[in-house]
Amino acid sequence: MGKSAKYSKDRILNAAVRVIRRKGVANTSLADIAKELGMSKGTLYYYYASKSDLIFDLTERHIRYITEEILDWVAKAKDEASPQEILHVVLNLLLRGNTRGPVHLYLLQDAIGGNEILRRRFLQEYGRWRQILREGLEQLLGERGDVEVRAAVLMAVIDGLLLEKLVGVRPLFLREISEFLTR
Amino acid sequence: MGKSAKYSKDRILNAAVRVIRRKGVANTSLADIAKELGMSKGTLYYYYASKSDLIFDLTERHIRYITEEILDWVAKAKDEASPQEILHVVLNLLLRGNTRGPVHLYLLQDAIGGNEILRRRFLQEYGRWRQILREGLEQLLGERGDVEVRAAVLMAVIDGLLLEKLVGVRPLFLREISEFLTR
Amino acid sequence: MGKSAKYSKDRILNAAVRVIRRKGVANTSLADIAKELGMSKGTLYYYYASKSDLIFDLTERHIRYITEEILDWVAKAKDEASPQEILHVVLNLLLRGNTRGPVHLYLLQDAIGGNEILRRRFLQEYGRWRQILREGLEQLLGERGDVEVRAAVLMAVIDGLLLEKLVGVRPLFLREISEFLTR
Amino acid sequence: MGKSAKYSKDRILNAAVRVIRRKGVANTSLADIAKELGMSKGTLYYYYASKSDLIFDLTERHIRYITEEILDWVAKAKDEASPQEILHVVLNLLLRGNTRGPVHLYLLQDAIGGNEILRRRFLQEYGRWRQILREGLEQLLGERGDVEVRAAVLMAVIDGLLLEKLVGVRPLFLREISEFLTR
DNA sequence: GATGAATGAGTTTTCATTCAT
DNA sequence: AATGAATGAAAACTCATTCAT
Repeated sequence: MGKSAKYSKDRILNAAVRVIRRKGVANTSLADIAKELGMSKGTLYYYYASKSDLIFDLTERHIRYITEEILDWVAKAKDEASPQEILHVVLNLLLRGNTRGPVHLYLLQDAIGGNEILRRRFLQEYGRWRQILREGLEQLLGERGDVEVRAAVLMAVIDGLLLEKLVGVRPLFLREISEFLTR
Repeated sequence: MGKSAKYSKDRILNAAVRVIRRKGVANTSLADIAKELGMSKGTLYYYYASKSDLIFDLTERHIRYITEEILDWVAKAKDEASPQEILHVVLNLLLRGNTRGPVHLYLLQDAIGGNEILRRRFLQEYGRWRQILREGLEQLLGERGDVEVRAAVLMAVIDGLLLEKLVGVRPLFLREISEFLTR
Repeated sequence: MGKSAKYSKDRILNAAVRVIRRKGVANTSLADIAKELGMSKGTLYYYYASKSDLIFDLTERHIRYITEEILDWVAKAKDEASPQEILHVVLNLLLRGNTRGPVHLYLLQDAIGGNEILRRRFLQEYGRWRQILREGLEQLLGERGDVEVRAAVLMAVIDGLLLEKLVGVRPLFLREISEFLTR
Repeated sequence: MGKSAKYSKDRILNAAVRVIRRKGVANTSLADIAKELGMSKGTLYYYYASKSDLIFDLTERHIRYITEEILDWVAKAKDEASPQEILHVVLNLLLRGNTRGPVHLYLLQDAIGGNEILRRRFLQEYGRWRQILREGLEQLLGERGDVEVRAAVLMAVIDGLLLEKLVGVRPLFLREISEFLTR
């Protein structure tokens, strides 16, 4: 049957994620990714016409994951435990996990540092995320006037903690932070 | 007497900041900085033995500024208006101002993406900043049990909003966020 | 029975001509031709062992066409109208028509720019063409001492106008040029 | 004092001409030129930001030469010998000389095969050349009605002979062609 | 016959760094 | 102090060609 293109592209993106997690987008060359795959650079170009294309595809996949994760959380928000508990689980997931977080930031870096297409894509998505978070918080905390503000704070806190985590700052007080944000 | 080395280095760092603000650290070459200065690359190397050295020096200066800014704020926290008002002024300063914020993030990016020396430097500094913020909040809000958590949240929020601002997300609710964090 | 190899090769050459007319030989890749055909590169290689082979075959076919065209003209030269009129028709055909001319030049370019086999082929053919043109002019103008020179001039003018046309120079005075060459 | 940039650029262009004469523009890589110079590729880029830039500069210089050559001829046309003789000298110069002719054609090839900027440049210049040739012929042959046509024919003949010469066709009858065109 | 996948050698380009003057 | 010139290593990218199925 032969490996489908989709399968190969997935393999490539997975390898890319592995390398990028180590070195960041800017310092990752296609040669790096090819080596990680045990594949020639030429083959990479068979699947992706350019590095930007690869990064863009990676971003799309990443955004899809993140959105799903948030939606999952919102779904859970309906029927589970206490608000604090739920938020704590989420933060834990985002910040302790090894895969998503770093990649999220590295892609963001690329977007900020000149990749205009990526930037627009993230900008659009950030709008959606804020909206979803707002709805989640509403279910969690009931309709309060400050739900919108809390959503903005929550989003900023997540991004900030992610950033600080990559710097190496130990994200202390995850539980307490959850409590603070939901009280 | 000639211009002192310190003066020249300052000129270089200022030019570097200007370029980096536009393009980010990763996309800024020494040639860019030299051109911004109207100086030759050779001369740059007379003052800085390598690009890393330059970036490191820039970071040191930047860290000094940031620390001063936070200390200033803490100083003000003693005798001025309401806590919310004070925090609002700070956030405004950090997020609306054009200079510090972006550079802060770009340096952070570099630190995260492989520049180990820088990363350690930031890690160390983030510890100090958190401590200072904690003290500032204490003066502002009185001794409460959750001051340490609030400091962590405040720091994360600042970093997060900075990041989102660079993506282009409009930092809504700055006033409301200040209120939320100080109530 | 399946499509005969000859048919397939013809389809390929036609597609090649279409692409080459747009981009020139040097800038035409096998991938371009394959895409124009809606065929895979692999299949191209089933019919042609190499790009040179394809180009060579294309050249042979092209030379055959050109020779036929010239012979046609010579045949007409016997029984038709005035010499000027006849020449004018020919020039018009060669220069206004879209297909042959550009391809002729592009193949010539390739021959000149390193494709030794092609160069020799063209060299040989140019000799024949000059001979045929000489005979045609003889029939048209009667036996004069300068028929050989006129043939050389005619050939050069055609090549020159073709070249200039591709540059975009509008081939003014086609009628007047015909008159000048036949008077 | 150091070698001036102008001197180095001239050295580079001369080397480029040497290589291009052998292989044509399309088949000449910057590595080829660098090797011909005994210089690193990096240095080439110190003087020319891209291959196109180099080729463009080469074209400008080439156009300047050609224009001067034509002007020279026109100047001579005033006071010298017979028209045939003068034209013969010119054709000889253009076609026997080793440098200009081939380069002219190769640059033209590049212009035709996709380099739009070059094409426009040549288009503009061909207009000027035709005009100058027209004036030269006027001085040579007196004011006749067909001077404009002769200029067009002369230009096409030169381009055509050049092309055919590169193919290897021996440019026979240069003297006779001169006579034919001036009678 | 036909194809998708893979490759490797070569091309253009970038850039931190060195160095003679 | 200052500079222009030079370099080499590595990056992104292209493309003719091969081959298993």
